[in-house]
Order: sequence, then C-alpha cells, then structure tokens
Amino acid sequence: MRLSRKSEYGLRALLELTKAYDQVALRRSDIAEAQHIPVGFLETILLELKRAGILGSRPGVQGGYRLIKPPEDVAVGQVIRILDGPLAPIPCVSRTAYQTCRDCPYSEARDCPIQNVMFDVRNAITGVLDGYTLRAFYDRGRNRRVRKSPKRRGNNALSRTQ
Amino acid sequence: MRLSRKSEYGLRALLELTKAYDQVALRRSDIAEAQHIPVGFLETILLELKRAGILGSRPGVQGGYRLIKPPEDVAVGQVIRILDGPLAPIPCVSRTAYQTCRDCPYSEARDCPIQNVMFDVRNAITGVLDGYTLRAFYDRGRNRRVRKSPKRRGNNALSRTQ
DNA sequence: TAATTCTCAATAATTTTTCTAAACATTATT
DNA sequence: AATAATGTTTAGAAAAATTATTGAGAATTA
Repeated sequence: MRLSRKSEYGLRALLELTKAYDQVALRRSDIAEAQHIPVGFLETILLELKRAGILGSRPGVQGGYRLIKPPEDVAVGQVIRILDGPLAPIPCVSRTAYQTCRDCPYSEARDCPIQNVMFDVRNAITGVLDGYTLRAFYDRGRNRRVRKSPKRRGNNALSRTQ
Repeated sequence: MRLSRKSEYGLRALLELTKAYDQVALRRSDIAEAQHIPVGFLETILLELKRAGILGSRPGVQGGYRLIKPPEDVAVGQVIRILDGPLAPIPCVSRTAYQTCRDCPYSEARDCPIQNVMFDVRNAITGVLDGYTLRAFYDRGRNRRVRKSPKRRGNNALSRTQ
C-alpha cells in the first residue's frame, strides 16, 4: 500500500510547476534541484506526464517544462495513475484497468471476499485522490474538493501570488 | 498502492481458518490446496500470523493451524499490517510506524503537501480495513463494521453452520 | 552555427517480493 | 521408546519491480 518514489517525485515536481503556472517554464535541473530529485529519473517522469497531456515542454534557451492544464483540473489521483498505474489494490476491482484474477478460487464464483473488501478500499482511496486537485495540493488546502458543477469564476486568482 | 501476494494469501488462508474456527485445525497443505497457495510461502505467512498471536498451531497427527482469536476481534487491516507493514502510503503519516522523511524539502517546514494528501488517504484506508473483521470478511458481509460498544450476544451463532 | 535544452531507448543497479530447501523440533500414537 | 506426522527455523535463490543512469539524438533560440 505504498506510494512509489516515482509518484512522490512527480507530485513534488508538479508542486513547482503549479507554482510557476502561467508564468515561466522550468528546466529539469531547476526542478531537480529545488526538490532534491535525481535529474535523470525526473526526466522520465516529466516525459510521462507530458505524454499524458499534463505538461508541455520546449527545448533551448528559455525552454523547459510547464503545466498546460489548469491546476484546478488535474487531480492527484490522475497523476498517480499515470506514473504508477491503477489506484486499486488489486486488478479485479479497478475501474480504469480491470483484470480478472488468475488463480483465485473465487474468480468463477462471482463472490470473492477479497474483492469485496478491496472494492471498498479502492473507493476510499479514489474518493480522496480524485477529489484532490493540484491547486488544493499546492495551496495546502486540505478538504478542498472539486465541485461537481463547476461554477467557478476567477480561476487564476491565485496564480499571480507567486 | 497494491496489495501484496503475501497479504492476499494470508487473507485467503484466514478465510479457511475462519471457516474452521472452533472446530478443527488445518494443515498447511490443506489450506494451500484449497486456496491455490504455494505451500512453502504459505508456511512463512502462517508463522508470522502465529507470532502475531492470531493463529495457534500444533505438530503431529491431527495437528495444524487454527485461529485462536474470535473472527469478530481480528480486523483485515491488522492482518495486512502484520504481513506487509504499515497501511500508510508513506512513513511520515503512519500512526503505527511513523518515520520522518529523509530528503523531503518540506521535512523541516512542518507543512508538507504530500503529507497532507497522504494523511487523508491513510485515514480512508484504515477507515475501511480496521473496521472490517474476519467475520465480516468471511460472511461476505460488506459494510459490516465492528461496534464501538460491543453489546453482542451469540457471537458464535454462525460458527456451526459450516 | 553554436549553445541550450528536451527526447528517446536501452539497460544497469538496487531493492523488494515471492518462493524453495533442508535440517530440526514437537506431538500423538503404537 | 520408536515412529510417523506435522510444525519451526534459517538461509538464500529466483523473479519481478523499482529506481536510476547513460549516451546518442533532435528541437529551439540566439
């Protein structure tokens, strides 16, 4: 039940990129230094986030990575899924990456106790992580969740404070 | 965020042992066969559960392992902690095995965003797993939680049905 | 063109997980 | 007491996953 280093690094990198959102691009080396992340490993992480459509990048002087989605629209859960795969404790309760169990004696019976518990666990985890946006993450705002019907105005109100 | 094979095997073994609770001892080989678990690996698992005080055992004919605590009194979360360690996604939010972060830039600042999210995740996970008893697990009773003030009578009502 | 920075693929290093083996200890039965 | 059936213990092998590094290449800007 552990968060991988990869996801932790990815989230810490996104903290920097959220801070710089709408302002400047950050070089890998900047992020690596600010967050104490091995620069080579960070690179593979940033590229995965780029391929997933969360980051944009540009080579050369003044180049670097930047967040291309509003921090309000990216959930921590989404980031972890990109970097580490499904949040579900076991594949047979994953919504995003369901897989049937191989050798489970209950796989036929359609009533597996493990599946029952882990189903609840998966919901508990996604309940937290899919409702926790990068904005809330960066603002340290615990308990801030995305609204179902987003009647938000002045999204970027905070993006200038730093 | 994954449940290890070890914990899965352990829980499946406990399913058999809950079924046999108050009745017979089960040999490793019986459990292994019933649940398709490599017998050698199962052995180490059963021994860890024994050392933790959940199982008892006896060598010889008619010997084997048995559950020595009432299934009502053992939580799935406890089992996973024994076999896999803390449920917390990162050590710095663990109640049962707290550890300070090594290289986290926020470790001094006393206000780490990762810690904030993962604190919520840990609570979500333990909320489910520490309230899910082996009895509920075996009975397939989802949503059955332990009562805070246990005014239970006829605990073993079900132990004879099988 | 040159400097800077991202891109990509391969793979090395490390750690964790999963599993096996073998010698030994205990219990009940005869 | 001997025997057979089990659990106990330690060590470690095998496999898989995680964490990182390397080096050659491509895009951008000045």
